[in-house]
Formats: sequence, structure tokens, C-alpha cells
Amino acid sequence: MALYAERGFENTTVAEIADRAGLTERTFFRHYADKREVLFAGSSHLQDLLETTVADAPADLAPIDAVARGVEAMAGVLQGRRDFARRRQAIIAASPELQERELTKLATLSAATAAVLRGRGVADPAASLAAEAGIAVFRVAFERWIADDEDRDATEVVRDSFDALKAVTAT
Amino acid sequence: MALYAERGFENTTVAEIADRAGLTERTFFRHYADKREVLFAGSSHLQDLLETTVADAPADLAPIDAVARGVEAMAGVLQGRRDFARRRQAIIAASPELQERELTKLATLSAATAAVLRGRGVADPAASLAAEAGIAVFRVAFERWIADDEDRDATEVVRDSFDALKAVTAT
DNA sequence: CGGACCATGTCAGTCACTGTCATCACCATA
DNA sequence: TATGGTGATGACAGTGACTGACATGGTCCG
Repeated sequence: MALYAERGFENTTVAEIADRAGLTERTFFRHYADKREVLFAGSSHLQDLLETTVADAPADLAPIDAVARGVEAMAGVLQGRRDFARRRQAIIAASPELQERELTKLATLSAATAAVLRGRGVADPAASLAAEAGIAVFRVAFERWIADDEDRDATEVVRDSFDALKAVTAT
Repeated sequence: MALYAERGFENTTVAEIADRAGLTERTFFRHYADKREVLFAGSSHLQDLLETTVADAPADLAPIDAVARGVEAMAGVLQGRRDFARRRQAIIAASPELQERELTKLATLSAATAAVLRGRGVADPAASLAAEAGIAVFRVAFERWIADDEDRDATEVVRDSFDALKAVTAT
């Protein structure tokens, strides 16, 4: 992350990263599938949390609300690491390749959530839509949370954003 | 597309594509930013349609419904090219790299839509959320349309999917 | 006819990523 | 202690996507 921040993602070679870490280029690729993955190593942890939270939500909760619980849980983890999240996001925002990878990570979250919902007995397309919508809320809320001047509580921003979604889709 | 379908995206080199087209590799890269873009050349046309349709929707229409009009318009263009869409989608489904690129194309659609909504006087986060939700519906509807056994009307599938979204987000 | 321009070809170079083999530390078991 | 298995790392060579620089040829315009 230091190197990416200094000279930008595209101007950083894997050889340089490996050097800085005291490793070989080859070894780098044994730990990370590609140059982008370094920035997304922690995302599987978030996904686990999301999945288990949605799975463990009260059975009588509406699908979208179960997803909301999961997204709030992710926000809870992020809370307190806003500086880190900001620096990381600045790096991603500066590189189309990294944005692309972030989108696939979010899509993975969505797919996993949809699968859990189906496990809760939610049929398609409701499951897919609730998951997609929930992840969309996460994305929007995350951006707002990072951009906000005063340090609002992340879960609170998520809750507000879910309310905004409901308002927007209620015609 | 022929080559990608035959031997798969990853097993096709740009040299081969250029050969088949009677061009140089260098010339290929002057027409397409990268190997993936070939499959997404037509997407800017769809984006134009989406943007103008949302922009020209009746002013009193709720944001999500304006977006629905735009997505329906896209479906109208796709209608009648289901075979092509299917073949293309099969190729994309077989390659993570192509899926990644498709996600960024969809994200671009979403961002453009949000911008148009803001132009209609919709504030954030409502604009972003309506756009994201609308594109999510598009994605889900598109998949259903392609997977469906009998050849349902694409715009009809889109409309159904928007209804499903509203049902899902109505607590 | 001369020149601006645009598309294409040619060539050399960088860099992400991969397959293969060797080395080495650690650990278990005879 | 010796032996062998395992897992992480290094060394090295190779492929292929993509880029920059320069040359060439065609077309249009004065």
C-alpha cells in the first residue's frame, strides 16, 4: 500500500513490491493471485461475516432486512478504521484496474448473499434482487461514510441508506 | 467472438485475432483498448439510449420509474437479438476477466444514470440508489431473459423484475 | 504537384504472470 | 542419529498483453 500510494498502482512493478518486502517476485505471486489482490486480501473476512450474519438473522425478518443486518455488521467492522479505509479507497479511486477488481469483490458479496437468502427459503428473483440492492446500499453508504466530514457512525450511515432505498423504491 | 467461442478467451491470443481479421496486432490495439473491449464495443450505444430515455422521461415520474423507462428501452434494443446475446454471454460466463469487465460496464451505466437523475433534480443518495437499483434489476432481468426457455418479451421481463424489486424493498 | 493527415505496418521493449526444477528448513519416524 | 516427507522459497526461462517510436502508403486539398 505504501508503494501504491507513493507512485500509483500502475507505476509500481511487482519486482519493487517484492524487493520492499524482501521477497522474490515469484514468491509474491504464490501469495497473491495477481498484483491487484494485495489490496483485497481482507475481503474474504468481511464476506464470512456478511454470510453468517444474514444466515443467523431471525427467520421472520424480511429478506431485505436480513441483508441489512449483514451490511450493518460489515459496517461495524469498518468502524474505527476510517483512516485506513480512506487511504485504501484513494488508491483504488486512482486506478481503473483496481476499481474493476473492487466491483468483482462486491459482486461476489452479492452472489454469496443471494445464496444465503435462498438457503433461508427466499425464491428468485427476490433473493438476487434483495442481495443486489443490499450491496448497492453498502457501496453508497461506504462512499458517504468516507466522504463525510464529521466522523459519523458507519452502521448509522448504512441504516440511513437502507431507509433511503426504501423511500426511493416506494412508488 | 468466433475465436473466443472456439477456444475460449484465455486461450486466444491477440495475434490470432489480428490474423483472422487480416490485421496487425498493433492495429488491433489501436481499435480496442485491450483484448476484452472487443466484446463490449456496442455498450456505449446502449448507454446513450439509457441516458436519453431517462433524461426525456416525464418530469413528474418518480426517479426509480424514470430509470425503469430507460432500462426498458435497453431491453427493447436487445429484443430480437437473443441468440447473439446468449452466445456472447456464454463467452463472458466462461471467463473471470470478461465478467470483471462487464461489471465495470454496468457500473458505468449506473454512474451515468445517477448523473442524469441529478440533472433531473434528484438529490443524493436517492439518485445513486435509484440508479444502482435500476441497473441491478437490469442485470437480474437480463439473466432471466436469457435463461428462459420460451422467448419472453425482454421489456416484459424487465417490468416484472422492477415489480419484484418494489415488493422486496417494501418491508 | 506538394504537403497535411490518417490508418496501418514494423520493431523493440516492458512487465505481469506461469511452469519447472533446485534448495532448504522443519518435523516425524525408524 | 539417519532418513524421508512436506512446505515455503529462490532461480530461471518463457509467453503474451500492451506501448512507444518511427516508417510507409493512401487520400484529400490547395
